[in-house]
Amino acid sequence: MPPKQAKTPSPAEAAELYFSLFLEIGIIAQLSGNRFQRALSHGLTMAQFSLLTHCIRLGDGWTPARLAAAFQVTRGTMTNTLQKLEAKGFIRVDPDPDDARSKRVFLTAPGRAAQEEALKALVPEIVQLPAGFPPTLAAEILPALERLRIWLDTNR
Amino acid sequence: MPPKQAKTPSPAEAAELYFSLFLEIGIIAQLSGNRFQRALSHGLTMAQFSLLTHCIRLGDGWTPARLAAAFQVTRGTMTNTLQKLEAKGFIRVDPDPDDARSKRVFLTAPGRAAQEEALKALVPEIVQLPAGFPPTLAAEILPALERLRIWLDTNR
DNA sequence: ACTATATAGTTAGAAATCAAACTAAATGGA
DNA sequence: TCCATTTAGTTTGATTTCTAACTATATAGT
Repeated sequence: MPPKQAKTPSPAEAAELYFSLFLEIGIIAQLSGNRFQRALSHGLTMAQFSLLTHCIRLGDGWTPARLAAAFQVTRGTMTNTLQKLEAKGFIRVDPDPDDARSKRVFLTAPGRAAQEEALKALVPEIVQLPAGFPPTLAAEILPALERLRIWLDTNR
Repeated sequence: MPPKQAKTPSPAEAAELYFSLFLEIGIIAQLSGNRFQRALSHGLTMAQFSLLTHCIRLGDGWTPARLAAAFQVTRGTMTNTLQKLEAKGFIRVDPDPDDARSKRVFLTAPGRAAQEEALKALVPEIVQLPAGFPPTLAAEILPALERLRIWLDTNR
């Protein structure tokens, strides 16, 4: 790949650029969401699976409000997601001993198992990816996307 | 910026990488969608605005099926979007003279005007961006995102 | 201590989207 | 020509998400 010529675009060019960027990102989100959704087991949605994964990777005991902030959804949406997961028996929601307004979310053993199984079900989807989109490329653009996400998050 | 060390990651690392990538992309899509949605005028949704923009930039006369494919939504969703835009008087949907099953979508003058106004309403959102996320960075990652989108689209 | 404000979570109602079933028209093979 | 298959668009019902209003609890200023 030839080195990028980092010439500063005009404001109009920049606007075009940002629109294209968000359009691509929107479509990728849609396509990847659908794709993974179809592969997931236990009737898990991506939102539900992501929540379980979050709790496994970063530990559980989070409050619904912090989870909502982490995934950038409203608290109402998080209420719904948690109720679905609780109904499936994959999480337990306890009252917070230190704050009567608040709750704490914990994984159950079936919840951990379900996440593992769902993850396995996603492997066939993931292993196809490197053919069309090498992991090195993913690694290259990930920092920029993080930066964009953080900026959008903090300047809301 | 230091040059990237493009060491090939292990399969497990690659999976992590892809998950992070799609999670970031999902959150950015959510955040940017909400942000632009709020700014849009005429009660336009992002889907509706994107469709008008598509027709302005690439010309109109598209069939609903091709539009659905372009935006990666189901034909049912496109039916809904087109009905909303037609109700607002921003598009006209004519029968296709060559294929009685098909239709053709055309912008109206109010539709063009609405898109222009909506675009203007988005400018204040856009001009904030370069402070946190320079356009050169957007330009750098855009080709990779296009590549990913195209791959996801064709290998569905 | 009291009151105003902020925060946690839920709920109700609206909107967008999807999958699947359906109708109508075109296409292609026997 | 005729029938099977494909394609275009719509509709239906379910699901997810949002906004906004609401209750309950905590916090901070006077």
